[in-house]
Amino acid sequence: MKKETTIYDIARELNISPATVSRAMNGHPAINIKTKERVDKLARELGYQSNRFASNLRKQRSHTLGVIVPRLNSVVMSSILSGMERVANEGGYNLIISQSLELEKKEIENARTMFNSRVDALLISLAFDTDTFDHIAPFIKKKIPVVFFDRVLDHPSCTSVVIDNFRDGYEATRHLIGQGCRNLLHVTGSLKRNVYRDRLRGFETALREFGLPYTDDSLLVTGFDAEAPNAVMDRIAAMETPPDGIFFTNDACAASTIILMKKAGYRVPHDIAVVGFNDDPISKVVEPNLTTVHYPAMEMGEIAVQTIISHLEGNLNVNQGSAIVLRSEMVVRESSLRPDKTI
Amino acid sequence: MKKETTIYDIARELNISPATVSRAMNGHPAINIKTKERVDKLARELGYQSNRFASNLRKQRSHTLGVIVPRLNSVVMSSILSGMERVANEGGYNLIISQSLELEKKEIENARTMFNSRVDALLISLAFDTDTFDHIAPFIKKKIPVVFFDRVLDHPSCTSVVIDNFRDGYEATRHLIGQGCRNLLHVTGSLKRNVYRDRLRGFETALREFGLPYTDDSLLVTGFDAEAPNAVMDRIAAMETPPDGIFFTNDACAASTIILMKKAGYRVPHDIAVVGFNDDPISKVVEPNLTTVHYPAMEMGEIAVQTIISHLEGNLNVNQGSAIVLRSEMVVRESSLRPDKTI
DNA sequence: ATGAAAGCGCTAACAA
DNA sequence: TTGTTAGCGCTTTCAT
Repeated sequence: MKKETTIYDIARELNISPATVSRAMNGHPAINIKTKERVDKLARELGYQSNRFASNLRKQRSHTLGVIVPRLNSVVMSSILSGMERVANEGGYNLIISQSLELEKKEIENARTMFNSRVDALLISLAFDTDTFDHIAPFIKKKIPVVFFDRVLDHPSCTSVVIDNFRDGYEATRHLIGQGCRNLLHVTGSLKRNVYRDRLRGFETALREFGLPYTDDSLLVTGFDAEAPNAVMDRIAAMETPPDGIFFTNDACAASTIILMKKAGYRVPHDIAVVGFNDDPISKVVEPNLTTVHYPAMEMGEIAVQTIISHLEGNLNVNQGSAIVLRSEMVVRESSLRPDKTI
Repeated sequence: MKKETTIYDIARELNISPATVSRAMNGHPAINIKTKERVDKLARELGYQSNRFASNLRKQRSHTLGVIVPRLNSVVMSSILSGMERVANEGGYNLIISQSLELEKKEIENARTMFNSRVDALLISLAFDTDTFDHIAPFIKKKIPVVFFDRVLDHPSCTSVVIDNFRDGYEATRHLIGQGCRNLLHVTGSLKRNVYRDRLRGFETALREFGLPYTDDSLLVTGFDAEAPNAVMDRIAAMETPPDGIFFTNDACAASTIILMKKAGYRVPHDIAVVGFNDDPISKVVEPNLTTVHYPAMEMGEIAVQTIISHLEGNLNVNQGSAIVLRSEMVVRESSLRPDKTI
């Protein structure tokens, strides 16, 4: 492998100092335009390639953002990542992405790697079973900005980007109640996570408000894996009277379950009305089309990275500890509409 | 921000040389086990964190793999990435991921960034409209291994990981013909890309083999965007006689189009049989369930990274220029089954 | 088994 | 506007 071209080579060739070359390359204001042109030209000719390690080492910055997500391959997460990548790329930042696979253990490992990779900032959405904050603490201590998104943790020195999960849970439930449902089931994920906990709170609040019972039968916590729809069917079968409405916090699971319910002879929405969450493309394909809550995923990724970059560049510093709440909205489709049963 | 702990701090404290500390940290064979223990212990106490930039600068390696994909948020791509991340992470490599958004221009930019970031290897799946190889050439020239996956380019010094697109296209078409279809439509993506070109070749080959006509009406090239299903409907309407079978190379598009076809009064599969591609979860939700080709996405990501890592570590060097062909398989569901029409 | 010393390529403070 | 100089923190000969 032949030697790389460095700024020294360029400097020598041009009879100027490496410092000048460096300045020329980086658009330093106090540089002769003539000099800059000569440098740029020669650099191009020599196929010069800036060495980031040297630059990072010197500047103590990596221009890299670390992202930890539960899984890469979910509709919401991959859209969030897509938004993040776009904005990061535009801002001249690289993205190092890793997934926890919903395991706290892996999340901790990943956080350590990010820390050692000296990311300029950390963006993280928590795994199902994460309990501790210890893996985040080192970042805080070292003043590396941390932004939580989607599955967040309330911490005074971290910004978070979320939707109003409580409100959405409440609205979804009220919508079902408005359609005449009186025996509701809520199918959701780990209650350790705000997204599920808050939606459940919304669910409960709506039930209470309308004087409907909230019993052991009303809640089913799942991992949203391939088995989840079967678990829902089992629950339905086990209930004293089958539910007349189900609020899922995941469209894919809702859609698969609708298929099973129909096979089992339940009419949707007539016997069982269904509301999902996320506005996954699948919601427009399942029959009946799924009522759901639109999740502004791409936007969430964009905002999260924008925030962190502004912070890093010292502009518009969103106060530490504040939350950015994105607009989410119910999309009513056929799976929940029971005009005949509405009071 | 207080100063970082370096190997010098540890060396001073222990009255040994930085070189020894470095060796201890990196499991150098010729190091006293006692010394190593003392170093490790102090390092832990001091919260020592190795500086990758310095190490990379010195070693001229980044332990980072660059990945360029058309889009992050597609079912197939996000699964491929998920597989890649898992294996990379296990192997101690970071992943820098960027998306071309199907634009050659952005792909070129991204490649340059990867190059400057000094990734140890490049993994890439090409954008719809990429024509040139120029952005890849620098990697080859500098002997940075390049692996193409999914949307590949035939190049003597790059490995590629693919499925047998020709065969799958052929099988899918033959399946439709076997179901009595005689007037087929093929809906696909940019023919600049092997995946679509090869599937089309399979389509044509099957038609020819059974003496069926391949006309201008037989092919519709789309961008698989939100408008694609409408374009398909327009084409159906414009055809002299509507097709009795459609082979889509994308499940999401196939599913959405099925919805529209049903609305327009076509019975699927009776009037129009449909085959998709990818085995997207949506294929099990649309009614009738979609016949498709299972795409081993996660596996593809895993293999691609495994290959590159083995190469980097000098083991099992898959010959340059060779192709790894993964097993893909048709999954027959209801959208294509017309027992009454089978000959 | 350990140490001394040089240098990876870049940037920034200071000087001119 | 440019140059001088001194590291950033690590690894790796070459000695010992």
